[in-house]
Amino acid sequence: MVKVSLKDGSVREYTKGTTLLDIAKDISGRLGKEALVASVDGKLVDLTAPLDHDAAVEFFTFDSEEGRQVFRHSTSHVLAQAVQKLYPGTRLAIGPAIAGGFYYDFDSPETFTPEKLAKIEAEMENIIKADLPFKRAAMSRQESLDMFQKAGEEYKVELINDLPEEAAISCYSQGDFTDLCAGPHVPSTGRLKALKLTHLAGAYWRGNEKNKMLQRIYGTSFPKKSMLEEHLFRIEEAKRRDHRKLGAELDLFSLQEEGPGFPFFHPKGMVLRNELESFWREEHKKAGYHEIRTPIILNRALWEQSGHWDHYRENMYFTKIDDFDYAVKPMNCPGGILIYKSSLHSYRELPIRMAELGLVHRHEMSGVLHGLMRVRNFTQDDAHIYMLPSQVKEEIIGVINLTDRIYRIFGFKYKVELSTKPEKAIGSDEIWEMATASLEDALRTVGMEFRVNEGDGAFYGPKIDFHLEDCLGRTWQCGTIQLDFQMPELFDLNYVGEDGQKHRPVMIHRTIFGSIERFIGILIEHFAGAFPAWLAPVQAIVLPITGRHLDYAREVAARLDASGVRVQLDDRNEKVNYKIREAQNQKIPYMLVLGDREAENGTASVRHRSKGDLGARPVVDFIRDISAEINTRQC
RNA sequence: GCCGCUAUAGCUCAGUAGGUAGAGCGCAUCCUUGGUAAGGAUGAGGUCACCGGUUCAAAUCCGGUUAGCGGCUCCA
Repeated sequence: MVKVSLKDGSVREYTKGTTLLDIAKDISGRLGKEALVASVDGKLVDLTAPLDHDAAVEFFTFDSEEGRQVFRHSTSHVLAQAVQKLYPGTRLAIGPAIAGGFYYDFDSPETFTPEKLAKIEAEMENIIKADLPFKRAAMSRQESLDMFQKAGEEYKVELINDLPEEAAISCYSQGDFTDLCAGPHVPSTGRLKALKLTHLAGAYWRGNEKNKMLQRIYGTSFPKKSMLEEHLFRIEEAKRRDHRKLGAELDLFSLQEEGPGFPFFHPKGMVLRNELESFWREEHKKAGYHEIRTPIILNRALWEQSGHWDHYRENMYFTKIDDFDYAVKPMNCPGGILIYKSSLHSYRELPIRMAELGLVHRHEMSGVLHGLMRVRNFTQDDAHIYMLPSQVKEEIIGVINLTDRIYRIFGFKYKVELSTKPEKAIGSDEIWEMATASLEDALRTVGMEFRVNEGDGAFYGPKIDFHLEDCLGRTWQCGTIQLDFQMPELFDLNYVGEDGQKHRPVMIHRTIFGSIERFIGILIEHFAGAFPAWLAPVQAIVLPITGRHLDYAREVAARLDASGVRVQLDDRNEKVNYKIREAQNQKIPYMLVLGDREAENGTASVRHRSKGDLGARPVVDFIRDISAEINTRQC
């Protein structure tokens, strides 16, 4: 007999050699059905494995990360089997589970197309219906090499050769298909109820662009059809909210062939942008920042001094002026530093907080451009804080609080990460420790939860990153706070201390929106284009029912306009229904329907884009309420 | 940059045995004066992304360029 201790603390006894699957079934019929994989003393193993010693056992269903990973990984094997059956001669690379699904990379004479995906999917369904068991076979290095060499699976051979000497090598088979794999897998293909191949992409063997480009097929799978449908619905919803589509529909911005990656902001997009910027200015002024603006083009010597000429060159744009080399700025800091250096500073002045909405240009590879999310020029809501070492903690707390205040207005939840010293870093361990400790100390002081990202800091200093979570649960890295030890040295920054001597100030580099352009993209998707009134390009639209009501409509529109409300008048010769439909599609927060009754009483019938008809109200009341909504920046 | 796919009217898209272009929406004009998500009629609008080739003839076939889309890599 073997003793099995379970997660809940209970201990059960089984005959030696009982499989984990049988144990799961014994615990409960439901667990027997839902368990996908188990861990024995913390190590993940197949459910089909027999248990031959006393152990701590845990079962994982699709509800756990472990269960999902195994489930998707098994699905990727089924994908590989289907592809090799339909397209003989296809060689296999790798096929892991990823967040939300799985993929498999193939090297095939066949070019896969979306139509072929449907065929492959059908073949996968057959394999699942056949309910083939996944069988594990441990083998020696030589055995496995012989086998894959014979099968012409060069990628697998390469993988085996790269495995460490002591590695245990195993293969998994289902039906007549065998793949090199450490496992574990679900017991049989029948577990993989609902699947969908979602898209195709090229991918380099081992992610290295010097290697051969393979064809990657992405897919996802779930134990229930309904779960798959919900997942696909979320993807559809994300597509429906795509900022590129909404940006065009709402006439906010465009991208033109004449300037790939250089977005054009239309009048409505500019309203949104200006609102964001004035909110930003307001908050920064309150937080004691001074706004500056530095030039877009600066000479070569500056970029040599800052290190960009050596380290960031491939991302920069260059030009010549009167035979001298200049660069278009990819970052704002060197310019900002010149302002700091333009005068002598006393310790009494510190901290100095200088903020800049700085337009930077970075050369991105053509293939990565994506709407407003990845562009070649964007506006950083940058700021640099120069301070005494003793002020670091307090300043960081100030930035954290400011960031929190700004994100909160949009209703964003966010997560914080602290990134520590990377392998390649400059500066002594001592300075790093002190700096990292002050970031951590600041986070703890404000009671902020955070995750530590070991070794992910910038080479010049540790950093705190803010990851926004939008309404679809996607995260976006926006804000960042970085301690920078390099620039003050490179630029020989000083302040005069109490002792009358020169000292080196400490510098923080930080953003909150990150990139205004990208933040706008995130907002578009987060709100699905239905911006809160304070951000909406048009806040209210006046809809006269007939031509007879035009005069009254003009008067109402003028009153709103005079009160600072962004109002539009739809004076076209159309029916109200038609006008409402269009206003609704433009996601205008308030519609004011005006007819005989309203003209007579000095009222407006208010319709809200999501709350519907709110009934007739005196125009003054409406102006008062919408103004309050706008001024308090309600979401 | 690389791999794959795509490019027809402002937008969404039709247009296969190569024979000089079509719909709906939008726009303009007219009719209709209509109370909470599409009233009707008429009309304008395209050197079919660009360059080159094959052909008597190219939106359609071939090559190249550019841009977009999905990824790889990187990052705000």
